[in-house]
Amino acid sequence: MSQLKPRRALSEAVAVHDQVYDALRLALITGKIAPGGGVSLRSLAAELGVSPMPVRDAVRRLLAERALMINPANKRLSVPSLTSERLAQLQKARLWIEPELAALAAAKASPTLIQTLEQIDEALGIGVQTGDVDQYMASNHAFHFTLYEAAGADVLLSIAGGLWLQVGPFMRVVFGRLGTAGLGADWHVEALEGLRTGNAEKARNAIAADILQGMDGMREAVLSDEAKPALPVPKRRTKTSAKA
Amino acid sequence: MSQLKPRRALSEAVAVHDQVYDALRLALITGKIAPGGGVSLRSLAAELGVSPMPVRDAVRRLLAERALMINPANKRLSVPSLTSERLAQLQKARLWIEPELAALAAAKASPTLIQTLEQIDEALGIGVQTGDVDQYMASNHAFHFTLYEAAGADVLLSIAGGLWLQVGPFMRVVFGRLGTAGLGADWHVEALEGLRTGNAEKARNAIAADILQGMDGMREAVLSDEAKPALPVPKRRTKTSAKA
DNA sequence: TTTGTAGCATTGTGATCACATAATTGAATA
DNA sequence: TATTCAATTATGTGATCACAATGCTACAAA
Repeated sequence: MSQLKPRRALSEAVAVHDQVYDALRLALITGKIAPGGGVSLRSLAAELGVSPMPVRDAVRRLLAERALMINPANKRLSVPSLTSERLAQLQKARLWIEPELAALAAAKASPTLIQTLEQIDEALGIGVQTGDVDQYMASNHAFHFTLYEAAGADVLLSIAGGLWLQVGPFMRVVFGRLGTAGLGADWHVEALEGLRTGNAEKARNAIAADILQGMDGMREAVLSDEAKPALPVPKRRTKTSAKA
Repeated sequence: MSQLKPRRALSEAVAVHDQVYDALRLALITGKIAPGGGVSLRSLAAELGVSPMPVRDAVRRLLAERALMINPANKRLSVPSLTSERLAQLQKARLWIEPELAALAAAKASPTLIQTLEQIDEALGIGVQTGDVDQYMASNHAFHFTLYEAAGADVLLSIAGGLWLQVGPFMRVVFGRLGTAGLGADWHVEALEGLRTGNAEKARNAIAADILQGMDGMREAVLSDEAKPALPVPKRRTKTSAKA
């Protein structure tokens, strides 16, 4: 009845640096860590309540994924800024790889997958109606990546994951201005229709339209940001900034 | 006349973990570290004559780039195996992003760039004629990436870099079988022609053909490898393996 | 008030150690 | 000869310290 030891959990133990990675990833895409701002290993470690070591591991990974960058002169860490140039490149990459993944997934979509996606999209709709940005973003991510995972193409999937990580901060800019209002047409239902009928091209086009729609919103937000660049500059901390 | 101090060199100091990264990257694409085989932080550190710490940093980066993988049960490091499935995904990704970069570069190609590429391609030809695989691979890499860098699209460029890192081990398989013989048509001159005439589409198609040609060779090599899978299994080291 | 400078805090990097766990070895047993 | 089991080795992870370099603060001189 009673297991001698929780032996099973040992192999399933989640490494701290992975938890830190997830936390930083979330902080980046939700804008908790501001684009253009600086971070440091020790400050992050203190904030997360861990030692600098696992933070260092997580940061290395984010560096490789271009979710963080390093000043070559300073050697100090910072969050990449949001420029329309970067956004254009990300859009171009997303517009190729994600519709491709959607088409691959549509070709092998199971009823279970479709049902799961329907549930996710329903939760997404609730998030939109209630104005819950976090729920919307989480559901949106879940919808896209449970779909993409079904493609069974891990090499492509990891590229898509890297792109979303870089796009994340842009998303926050949009919702900071618009909330969940004005999201436009719901291309997810169109994609689902493609899955149900085994129409890979329909799924591909729906996802492409979905991406394009989202990126358009981001572009507007970024452009209006670039117009008036000199409003932040608030940080002039007094010396004691840590506690509380 | 005499500079007071070599002050300039201080900021230019290359971090050890970057050197380790380059060394491992080279070892991976030249096949010095065999695909499917295992590695470890301490053994790599000993072999490179550094402490395990910078190796750890470099490995984190390679892990994120999928040039290395980690056994989730074991938590041990290994080099991803060469499967035709993986190769197909890499081909698909390369066939989109690299012609795109070539087209972008062609649109803004300078005479200096073209001249540099011509020199690189000349060195490449010498490598082919003399059967110098290393020179060929180095020149080939240089040709593609000096071209891609000219596109001025760093987000896309880093994706291409990651793809090459994953494709590298496949390349070695090809040359292990064929040498530099039977490389087929030289699409580089076709691409150069596109640059000279400002014909972006010509450059795009030439690079696409170049990639396709190379990947075809790899596919054949991998398929013949997968046919007879049970020949390695040599490692059964005696206990003293370190001391040269 | 402005400028220069010395002192201090913070940063990334690298080294070394401790720990839990997995693989390997080697001997004892059937 | 084949098998089982205990002991040793090897491995990834995390913590802590040292160090060189940079940024910041505050004080002093004009």
